[in-house]
Amino acid sequence: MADNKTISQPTISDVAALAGVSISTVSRVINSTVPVASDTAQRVWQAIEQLRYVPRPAAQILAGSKTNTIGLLLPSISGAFFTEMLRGIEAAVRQNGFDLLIYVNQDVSSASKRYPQPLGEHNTDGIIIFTGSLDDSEIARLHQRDFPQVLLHRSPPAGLTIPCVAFENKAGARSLVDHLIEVHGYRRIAYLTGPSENEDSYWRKLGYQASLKTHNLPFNPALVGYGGFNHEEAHAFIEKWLQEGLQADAIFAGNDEAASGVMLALRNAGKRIPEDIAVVGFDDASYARYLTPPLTTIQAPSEKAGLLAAQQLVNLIQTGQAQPFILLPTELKVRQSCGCS
Amino acid sequence: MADNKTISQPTISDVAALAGVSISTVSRVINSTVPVASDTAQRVWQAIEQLRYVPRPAAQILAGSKTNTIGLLLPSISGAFFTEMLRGIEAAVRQNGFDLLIYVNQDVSSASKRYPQPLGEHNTDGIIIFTGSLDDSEIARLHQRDFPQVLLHRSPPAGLTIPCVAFENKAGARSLVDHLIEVHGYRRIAYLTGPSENEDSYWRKLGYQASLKTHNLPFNPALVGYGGFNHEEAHAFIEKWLQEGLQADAIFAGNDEAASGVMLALRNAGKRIPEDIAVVGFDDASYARYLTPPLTTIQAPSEKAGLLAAQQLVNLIQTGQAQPFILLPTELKVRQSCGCS
DNA sequence: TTGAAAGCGCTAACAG
DNA sequence: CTGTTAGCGCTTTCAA
Repeated sequence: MADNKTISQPTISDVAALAGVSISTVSRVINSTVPVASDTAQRVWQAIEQLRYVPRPAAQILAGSKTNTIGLLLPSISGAFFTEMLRGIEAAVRQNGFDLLIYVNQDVSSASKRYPQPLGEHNTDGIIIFTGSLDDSEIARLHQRDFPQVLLHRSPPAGLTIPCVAFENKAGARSLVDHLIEVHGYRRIAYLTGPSENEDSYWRKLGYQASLKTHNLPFNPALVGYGGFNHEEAHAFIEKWLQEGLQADAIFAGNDEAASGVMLALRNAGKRIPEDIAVVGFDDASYARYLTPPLTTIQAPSEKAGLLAAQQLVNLIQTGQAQPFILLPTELKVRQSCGCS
Repeated sequence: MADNKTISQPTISDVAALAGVSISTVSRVINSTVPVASDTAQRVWQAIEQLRYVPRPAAQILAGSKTNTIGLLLPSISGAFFTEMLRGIEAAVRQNGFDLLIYVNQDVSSASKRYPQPLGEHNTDGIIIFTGSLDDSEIARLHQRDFPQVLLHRSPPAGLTIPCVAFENKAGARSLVDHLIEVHGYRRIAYLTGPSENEDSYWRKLGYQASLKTHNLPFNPALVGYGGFNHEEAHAFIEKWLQEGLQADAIFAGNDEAASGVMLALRNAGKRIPEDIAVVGFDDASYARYLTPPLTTIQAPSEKAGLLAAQQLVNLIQTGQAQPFILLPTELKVRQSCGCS
């Protein structure tokens, strides 16, 4: 009779039957929502373990209305910082008892028109939106519906207050360029931007300009190039720049990946680093210290950024409150590619 | 009356009402399980879009019994290959219409006793198990219950047939060491292992030994050290080895991360690479070509491994069939750290 | 402190 | 081709 039950997983009724209580009681001891007599609870736990009973999330969600899941929206799975960031997010999400659902929005511009949205009220309690993975209109729509969201490495659409976490890009870039100018006396310092929609790149450039200004150095647009925040594009750009006769004392590559491409292009062209030209990056990727010469860069706490973003989202979900803005401090890592020894 | 409905998301009933059909009809046009008159379908789609209706996964899962979710079990979020691998997995999972749930099993040995298991029949249709994230007994238990699983970079517990995908570690390592011996004439070649439970390390060592044997070179246990498959441990080990007076023509570091640590330790000790001693790695991490000298290594297709593992799992879930074993070819990447120019 | 019962939103027979 | 209806497994009033 109950034979076909054998195949499927035990349900709350099986536990209730075995423990000799009602299913509501089982539910209560599992969720500890309401006090239950300790000996009753005992029996229930025993039944649960004996049956190896595991509540079905789907049923809990349907009956409850919370999904206990946090969504992470990404433009792609790539970058030297990615592993660290995800580690931070996963840890915080898990620690708070949530599950993590990841979605890669291949084509952002068309994505906002897409329907249905892959991550939303139907399958998550809130989402972390990494820069470049969702456009302003969708973010605004979610905000309007009061759907919990936290922005990672981007600021909210104009006029909206949405919690976001980012690095102190400007201050970091500034201290880096300060070092180049003050310690090494470089005057012609080039900057390589990342993708135009990348806010990190924007703020780093501002820091670069601020440092120049502080030291009464002119801002020369001809010294601003495109490195794309990756090896290949940075490499290609520097090759071209060199052919065009670039004259510079130092190159601030925008990030470490670009820096490695820059260094290779420079070396291929017979330039010595840092004697002929210095190179610095941003991020402090794991391999930065293994480049030759070891890369002077700005250490950016990616894991912590991920951790805090997730934590903020949990706060937002559970209390409706979160810090509107978290700016994580960065630190100058002086190695040898700047000219230090 | 229906005002409080306004707050919550539309349900299938709302769509049915607006389109003037029953909920089953709506379900049918959504899932296209049964033919529906095209004009009826038309009206339903219109209602769906007008309401911006999105089916609740929880309800679908509960009623249907498939979760449409694939689980990924990891020992940690780290490693140079991780980003690529995840990219492959995510792509395949998504392409097949599944969601991806990630769980990091912090402490494997105690994890199998943990209860409930974080990923299982209750929340996924099948799981990808990365080496080191679940022990044999749990794998055997899942297998016994016919729960779909695919192993990544590890083989099944003895006697069980469970689909797995891995690199041709042995052949790759062998061709690498062949190159060292045949092209460069090295005779004293050291090998650095990874964690003892890491199968990649095991097979690479076998390839190393096979090459030695083929060339009538003795296998010298004193030339086998521990590099842990990471920068730090490899660096520390080489420092110690050097102090102990290690004599070697070349070091096969086990993987690229370890290789970077080895190179740094060697350089700090005043050794020239490859003149005094050659260094080779395995994986072809993104930064391998940016090391100095550029690292000769074995290219391992991590993204493809992830992709195929996910694909196999989907096959297993949908058809009950999958290839029992997939070994991905690797390729020798000759750069300069081996002595080539 | 406990049980009974009404849904949560959807799928899948079963009738028509 | 379409509507009715019975659950899926759980949470949560409402009574007792």
